[in-house]
Amino acid sequence: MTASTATMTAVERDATLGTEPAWLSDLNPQQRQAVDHGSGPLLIVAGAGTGKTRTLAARVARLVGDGQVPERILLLTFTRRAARELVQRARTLSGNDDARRIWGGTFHSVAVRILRQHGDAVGIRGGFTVLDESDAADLIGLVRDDLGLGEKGRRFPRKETIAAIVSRVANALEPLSVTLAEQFPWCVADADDLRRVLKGYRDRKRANNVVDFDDLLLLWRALLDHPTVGPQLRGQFDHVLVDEYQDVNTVQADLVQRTVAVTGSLTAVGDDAQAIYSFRGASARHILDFADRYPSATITVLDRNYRSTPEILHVANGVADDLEEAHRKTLRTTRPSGVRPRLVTCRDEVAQSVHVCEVILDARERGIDLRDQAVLFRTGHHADGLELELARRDIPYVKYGGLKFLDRAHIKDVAAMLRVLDNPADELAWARVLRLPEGIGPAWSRRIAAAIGIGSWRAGDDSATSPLARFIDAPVNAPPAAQPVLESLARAWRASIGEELAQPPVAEQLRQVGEVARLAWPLRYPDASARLADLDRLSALTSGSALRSRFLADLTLEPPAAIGDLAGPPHLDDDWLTLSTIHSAKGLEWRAVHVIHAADGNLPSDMALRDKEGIDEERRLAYVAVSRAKDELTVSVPLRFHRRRYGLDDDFHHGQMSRFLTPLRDRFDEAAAGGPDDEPEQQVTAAAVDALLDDLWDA
DNA sequence: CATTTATAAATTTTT
DNA sequence: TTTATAAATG
Repeated sequence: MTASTATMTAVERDATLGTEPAWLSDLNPQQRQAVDHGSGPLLIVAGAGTGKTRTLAARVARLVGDGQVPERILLLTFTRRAARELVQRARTLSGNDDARRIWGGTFHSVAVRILRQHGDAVGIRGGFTVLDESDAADLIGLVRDDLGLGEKGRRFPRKETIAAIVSRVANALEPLSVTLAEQFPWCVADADDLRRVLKGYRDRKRANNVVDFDDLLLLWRALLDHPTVGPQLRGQFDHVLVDEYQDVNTVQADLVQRTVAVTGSLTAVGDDAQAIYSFRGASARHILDFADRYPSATITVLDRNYRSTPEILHVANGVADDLEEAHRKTLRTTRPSGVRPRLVTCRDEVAQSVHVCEVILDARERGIDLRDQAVLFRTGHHADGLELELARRDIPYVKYGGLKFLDRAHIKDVAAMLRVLDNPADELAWARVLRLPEGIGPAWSRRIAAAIGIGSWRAGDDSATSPLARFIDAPVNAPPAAQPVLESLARAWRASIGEELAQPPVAEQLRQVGEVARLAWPLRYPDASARLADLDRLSALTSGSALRSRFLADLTLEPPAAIGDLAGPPHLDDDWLTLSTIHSAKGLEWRAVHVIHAADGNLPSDMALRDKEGIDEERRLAYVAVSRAKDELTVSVPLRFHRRRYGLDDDFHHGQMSRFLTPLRDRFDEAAAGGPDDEPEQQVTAAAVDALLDDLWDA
C-alpha cells in the first residue's frame, strides 16, 4: 500500500536521510503500514494484545510530525483515561508537545464541548446540565408520578427500567415496540403508558435545560445536519481516529461518518471479537460493514500478540474459536512458553475467596506485585465475598466498575447545590437541595418550589427573576427548623455566584456549599462525619476545572473510576490489587489475572441466555477476560453460589463450569479447593442448644 | 405534615 | 443494598 500524498511525508523524508523517526521503531510491518497509511479511510482490526495502543499513538505522532494541525485532529476513545494515555504516548513519540493540543476524549465529552459552543442552534442553552444515569431515572420517576402511574395496586416498570428502555431506543435508534419486544418483554403490556412517560420525560428535560447521555450524541448529530453550524463542524477536523470501534452504536457511527464527510480521513481501530457493549446499542455490525460504508477503505489486520504466553493465548483462542468473526484471526504470540493456566473448582464462594487470596499472595511472593495482578468478574457483586476476605487479610485493593461513589446521596447533595448555580431551571437539583433541611418534606418542598417559580421559569428568560435570584434575595417561607440550613444555603450561593471567569474557584465554591452540608448532614445522616470527609476527596478532584460547569460535567462524564481515585490507595500502601468487572477491564493488561465465578449462569450470565446473540456476547466477554493476562491466568469456578444479588435468602444455585471452558479443560492444570474434608461439618443438635440454655438458667 | 418503622420486592454490564 | 408503600407516631 502506498500513501498517495503529493508531498513527502516525514517518514519518507527521514527514510531518505537514513534515519527513522521514533514512532516507527519497534513496529512490525503491519503496524508500520497502519501508521504510514495516507488519508483515506483505514480500519485496523487489532486482536487482543497486538499493540493497538502503540500503533494508534504512533499514527497520531506521525500525523503531528508531518505537520498536521493538532487542533484539527479528533481522537475518540472509550474512556477519557484511554485518550489521555494515547495523547501522552504520542507526545513522547513525536518528541514535542503539539500532540497535547489535539481533540481527545469520549464521544460524550466531545459532544459536551461542541454543545457548549453551538447548543443554541438546536435550542440548548449554554448552562445546560448533564444528567447521569440515576438523575435520568429520578426525572423519569417524577414524570411517572405526575402522570399517576405506578400507583398502588399497579405494577409499573421501575424508573431504572424505564431509563434503560429510553436509552436503548435512543442508542440503537430502533422503535420502542421493537425494543420492548426484544429487550424488555415483561414491559410490553405497559407500552402505551410508557410512551406517555417517555414524552413527558423529553418535555421535562427541555424545560429544565438538561440533557442525558443519549441527548449528547443525538444533539451532536443534529448539529452536524444543521444548515449553518453543520458545514462548520463537518470541516472542523482533518483527521478522525476512533478507538474500540467494535463498540460504537448507530448514532456514533453516523456521527463519525458525518464528521469525516469532507476530508474522508478516518482511522478506526477495533476487534469484533471483543464487542461487549451491545446492551447499550453498540453493534459489531459497524466494524463488519466498514467497507460498505467507506468503499475506499483499507483494512489492516494485526494478529501478532505481544502480551500473553502461548499457554494463555491457547486458552483465549479456544474461547474465541466458536465465535463467528468476520475478521477471523488466530493470534500468534511472540513470547516464550510460560506456566500453564490453572482451572480451580471450588466448593463454594467462600472457598473461592480463600483460594484466590492464597494464589494472589503466592504470586506476590514470587515477585508479581499486587499492582500487576487483577481479579476479574462478570458483575459487581461477584466480588463481594472476595472483598471481605481481602479486608480480613489486609490485602489492599481498588475496585473498578459497579462503583457508586457519585450515586451516594451526600455526593449528589453537593453536586445539586452547585448545579442550581449553573442552571436554576434544574428541577431535579432543586428537589434534592430542598430536601436537605430538617422539617421539609414533600409538601413544603412543593410549596417553596411554587413560591420561587421552580419548574415554571425557563433558562434564558430574562423577563422573570430566576428561582435562584429569588431564593437569595428574600427568605422563603418554611418551618422554623429549616431556617438555619436555608439561610446558610443562601449565604453559600451568594458567595459562589458569578459569571463565567468571575466566579470564585471551584474549590472555594465547594467549601461554601460544604458549610451547608456541615449544618444539614448531622441531622440527615447517622454517619455524617464519614460523609463530611468525602468533601475533601471531592475537593481534590476540582484541580484542573476552572469552571463549575466543567467540574460538574467532568464529574458525571468521567466519574472517578475507582475508590482509589478518591481515597488514595488503602493503608497508604504503594501496592494494591485491582478488582474489576470484565467490562471495565477492556483495553487493560496484568501479569497475573484471576477470573472468578466462571460458572455457567454467571459467565455466561443466565440473563443473556435468551438467544444466540446474547450467548455470543458472553463468550466475547470471556475472551476479553482471559486475554487480559500476560504471564499467569487462574480461573475459578464455585460449585455453589448465591443466585440473587441481595443475599438474604438461601437461594443457592448449584453451578457447573462455564460452557466456554468445559471444552478447553485440557489446556489448563486443574485443581480443587475447599473439598468436603476441608471443614468437617459440626454436628449441632437441638439438644445441645437446650443444654446451653439450661446452663444459663441454672447458673 | 414530617418522620419512624415495618414490610416487600428487585434481573448485569456503562458513557 | 435501595426503594416504595402503609401505618403509626410526633
